[in-house]
Amino acid sequence: MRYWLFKSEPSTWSWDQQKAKGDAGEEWDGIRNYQARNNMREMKLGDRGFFYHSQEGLEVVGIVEVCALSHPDSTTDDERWDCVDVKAVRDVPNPVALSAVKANPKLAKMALVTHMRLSVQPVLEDEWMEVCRMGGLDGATLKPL
DNA sequence: GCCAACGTTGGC
DNA sequence: GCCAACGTTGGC
Repeated sequence: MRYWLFKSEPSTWSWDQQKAKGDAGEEWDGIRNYQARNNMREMKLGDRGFFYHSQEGLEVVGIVEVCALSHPDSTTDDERWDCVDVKAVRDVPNPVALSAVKANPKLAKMALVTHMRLSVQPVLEDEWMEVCRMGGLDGATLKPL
C-alpha cells in the first residue's frame, strides 16, 4: 500500500463535507496540475491518504482511502485531467499542524515542506507513521493511541 | 491581502 | 525550444 496527501481549501471542499459523503466517497476533481494528476494515476484501491486543510487550518485533519481508480475528471471535457475518488476513513484525533510538521526533523523531506504547492503528494511510509503518531493514531491500524 | 514560488502559456 | 508574461497556490 502507498500513502498520499490531499490538500483542500476548506472553503472549497472541507473535511466535514468529505465525511458527509461517507463510504460512497467523492471525486477528487479540479486538479489541473500534471504532477498531482500523475500521482493520482499511480494510486491503487485501498491506498491511504492524509486530508490536509490549506489556506485555513493548515493541518492534517483526516484519513482518506482511495475508493475508485483514476478516471476522467467529470468537471471538465479536457481529456488531460483525471482523478480518483476518495472516502473518509476517520478523523485525526489531534490535527497535525504544518508548523508541527516543519518542526519535526523526521519530516524535513516531506513534500508538504519541500514542494509546498503540490496539491496531491506522495507520502513515504515512515512519514505516514510519524504524522499518524503525532495525530494520535497508530499508522498501521489507524486505531487511536 | 500580500507576495514568493512556481507552473503554464504563447510568441518568436 | 527558449523564455517572458501571466496566472495560481498557499503560507504568512
